[in-house]
Amino acid sequence: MSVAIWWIRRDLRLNDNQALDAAFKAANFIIPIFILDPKLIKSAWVGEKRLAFLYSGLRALDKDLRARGASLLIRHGDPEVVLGQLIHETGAEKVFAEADVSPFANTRDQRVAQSVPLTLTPGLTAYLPESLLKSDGNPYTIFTPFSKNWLSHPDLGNPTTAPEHISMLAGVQGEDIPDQPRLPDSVPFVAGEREGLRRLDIFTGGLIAPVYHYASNRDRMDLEGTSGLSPYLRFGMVSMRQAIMAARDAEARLPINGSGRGAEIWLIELIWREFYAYILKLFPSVRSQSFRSALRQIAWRNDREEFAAWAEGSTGYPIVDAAMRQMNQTGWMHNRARMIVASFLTKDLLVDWRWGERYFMQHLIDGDVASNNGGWQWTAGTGTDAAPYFRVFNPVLQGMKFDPMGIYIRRNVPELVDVPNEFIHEPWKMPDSILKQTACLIGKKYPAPIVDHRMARERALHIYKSGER
DNA sequence: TGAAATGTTGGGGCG
DNA sequence: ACGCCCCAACATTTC
Repeated sequence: MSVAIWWIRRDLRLNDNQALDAAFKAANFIIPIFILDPKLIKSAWVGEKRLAFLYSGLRALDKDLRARGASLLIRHGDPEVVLGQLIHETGAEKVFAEADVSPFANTRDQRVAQSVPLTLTPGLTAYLPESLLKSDGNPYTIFTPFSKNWLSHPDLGNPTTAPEHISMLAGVQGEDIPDQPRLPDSVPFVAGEREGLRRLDIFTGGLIAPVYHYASNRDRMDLEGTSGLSPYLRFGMVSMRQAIMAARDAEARLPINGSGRGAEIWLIELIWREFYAYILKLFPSVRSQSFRSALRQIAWRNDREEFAAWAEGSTGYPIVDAAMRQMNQTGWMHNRARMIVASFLTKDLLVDWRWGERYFMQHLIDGDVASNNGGWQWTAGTGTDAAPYFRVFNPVLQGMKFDPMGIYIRRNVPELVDVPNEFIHEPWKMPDSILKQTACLIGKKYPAPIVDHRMARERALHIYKSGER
């Protein structure tokens, strides 16, 4: 009899799971365990919605395991202690887990590996970061050459399927999956591998899949033009390899005209995800400071009241407020909206990107250290391959371009439902005669802009320029 | 995956 | 018919 532990962290799936597959091959009996590490679940970076999504995902995984003759073991504590104890109890010979990229996870895993026979497998990204280097042996720091190498990389391998039956060692005592916090009804995501794969299939399957409109729709905040898969990729309910294969299959299905482009562009977005995981693994310092050392001296204003207005969605710029309220209510924000609010915080308000990074982590269900950090540093202009600092989003123009009818705004900012299209992106310009009809007094019911964008842009350019060295 | 400022061009109105 | 001006549309440069 041999026993192996499958240590689940952010790979809540049975299909295409290389850690599970390795454990399955290595032993007759498997113990699937999720460890509730107080350091993680009580971290200031973890919000209730993401935690609730995780717990809900654990329940789904337990159900899927039970359908295959096993169940999910839950224990509280320091992973090193918990795993040591479990090995002592069961005589398990090996522990298998999917390798992570965050500094927290890497430090933890190195520590655990000193006292526990831990084997880490690929899976969080399609390719292990260490396997993609420039010809001189150094890591890439620019996306385009990285993506070219990534695309030409061999051996993606085929996604594997879940073992039909998983033999679990009997008699091991665990705890209940916490039932608090629970996902509020305002959250439009159902946790679990089944739902993740269903969404992947709806987005990419068949000949009229939404992915074929991705090129034209992905930036439209008023449409559902994106995959909505980020929470599932975050917790490994869908594997990157499955997503990549689906993108390539979709591209191959319509090779001729323009609509095949959508799948190609979606694949590029997936590669951005790979890129930022790669950057975090190979440049862990980006977690605490700007990647570009020349931009570490910016004189951030860090005004607490303005930050609070940004956070609660009362800046007076409808597209910014709609986006922040969408995240506060649903735990998700459209990617175009993320860029707009990040630009507004770092450029218009001159608040340190780390403040925004932390707030996003506290509120996003898909909050992922690597992608979130990469996105914030990109917008702030401080990151790898970042937008140049003088690239400042105009919240009015962005709204006009990507929410032309103001549908996204009215959905999330109910005060503005009666504002006519002509003024929906700049309601402060409404003449008195229209103000009366809309029952929306600017400065009372809906705030006046907390900052003048034209002035703020000039100010940001000046401060970034003088902070550059 | 920006936007503003500045430059260029060409068609049409007009004396 | 001609030259001049205006300005929209587009292109390029700049931050």
